[in-house]
Amino acid sequence: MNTAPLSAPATDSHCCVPSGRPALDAAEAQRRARVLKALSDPGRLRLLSIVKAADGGGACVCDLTEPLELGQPTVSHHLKVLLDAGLLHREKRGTWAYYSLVPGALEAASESITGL
Amino acid sequence: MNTAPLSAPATDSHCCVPSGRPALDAAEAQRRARVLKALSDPGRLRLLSIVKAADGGGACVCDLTEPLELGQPTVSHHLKVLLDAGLLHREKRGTWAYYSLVPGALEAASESITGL
DNA sequence: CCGCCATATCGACAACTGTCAATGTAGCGG
DNA sequence: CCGCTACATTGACAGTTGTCGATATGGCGG
Repeated sequence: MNTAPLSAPATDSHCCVPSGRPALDAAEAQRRARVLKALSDPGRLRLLSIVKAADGGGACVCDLTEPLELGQPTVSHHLKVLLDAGLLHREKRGTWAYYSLVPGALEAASESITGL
Repeated sequence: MNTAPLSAPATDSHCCVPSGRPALDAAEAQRRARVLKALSDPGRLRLLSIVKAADGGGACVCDLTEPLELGQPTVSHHLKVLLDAGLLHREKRGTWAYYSLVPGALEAASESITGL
């Protein structure tokens, strides 16, 4: 598979710049994309927004299910996605699970865009 | 639609905070998610990176196909996604198509995360 | 005018994602 | 001990997404 039918190095005189460095490493791109993918859902953005607003003690799932108009399993799923992306922290207290923002995580994600 | 299912003020005594405002509007969340979804692919991140580096005249597709190890139709597709998201600008010059960053677009996307 | 080159578009297909209903698990109250 | 409440997990299913090969379009050179 290849894509580069042109292995010829010299004869290459196609269009514009001769191209330079790899710019953004493939592995680094994948790492950043994974976090951004977690942020690319309306429901999850709203979850983060609510959790951020409720910071100080965290928010439990029952506070998150209603305003989103989504079923409880769905909210639980989204929270897991955000958890796996390193954006949220979970703390189980008794019967309830409290979610809170991981400090600096949103800023890091934001910089992964501006720092392209 | 509704967003405010809680007209009942008193009977509610479930767990933690009584919840407050809608935090992030559903429509606004969807708008932000659409842009972030365009940014949530490794290939597209690398495309933006290369285009950003080559700024000054823009980059043409032939310069973008090789370093990404993706087929030409695939690259064209990704460019269209970024175009539709308002992140890239296209200018056809002769046979070639030159892509460049829309000024401020990346910063706006970044602030849609920090400004939750 | 004919054919090549750079891009875009189309059609297909596998993989992934969001959603829900049903079920499982673990504290708490009677 | 029994059932309830809060949450997680599973399984299924429709819709979306990334990728490619094939084909269309459009400018340039002979």
